[in-house]
Amino acid sequence: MAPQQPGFDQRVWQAVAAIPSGRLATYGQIAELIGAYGCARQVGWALRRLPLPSDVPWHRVVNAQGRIAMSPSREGSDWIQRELLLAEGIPVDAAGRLPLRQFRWLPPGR
DNA sequence: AGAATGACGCTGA
DNA sequence: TTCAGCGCCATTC
Repeated sequence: MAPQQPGFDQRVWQAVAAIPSGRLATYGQIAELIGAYGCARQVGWALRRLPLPSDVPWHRVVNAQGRIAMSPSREGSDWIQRELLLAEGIPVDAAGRLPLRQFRWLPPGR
């Protein structure tokens, strides 16, 4: 896995790292933040390739539906995300839903 | 090179 | 509000 382009994954991680504790952001938000509007899916890949444990608060990134993106490919890391969010004071429903409208992080410049 | 996949987003029913 | 379909683009086979 050559480093190909400096940037995309790293940019995503950097943007995610900018999310303050106790706040939430959507994939589309991160994509737009790094200048890749419409590439919300690629943000997902960047986080999927993210080695754990990591310094990146990837658990603060959820989908626009206000739910944790659960997938069989994650081997349960999605549930870890729920635990981490609960630890930050964000109430997460058993179905993975959370009050995104209330904890939505407003990126700088917007 | 072409087709299938996916940690998404939006609109419509 | 919940479910289904279509569009988006990079990665993978």
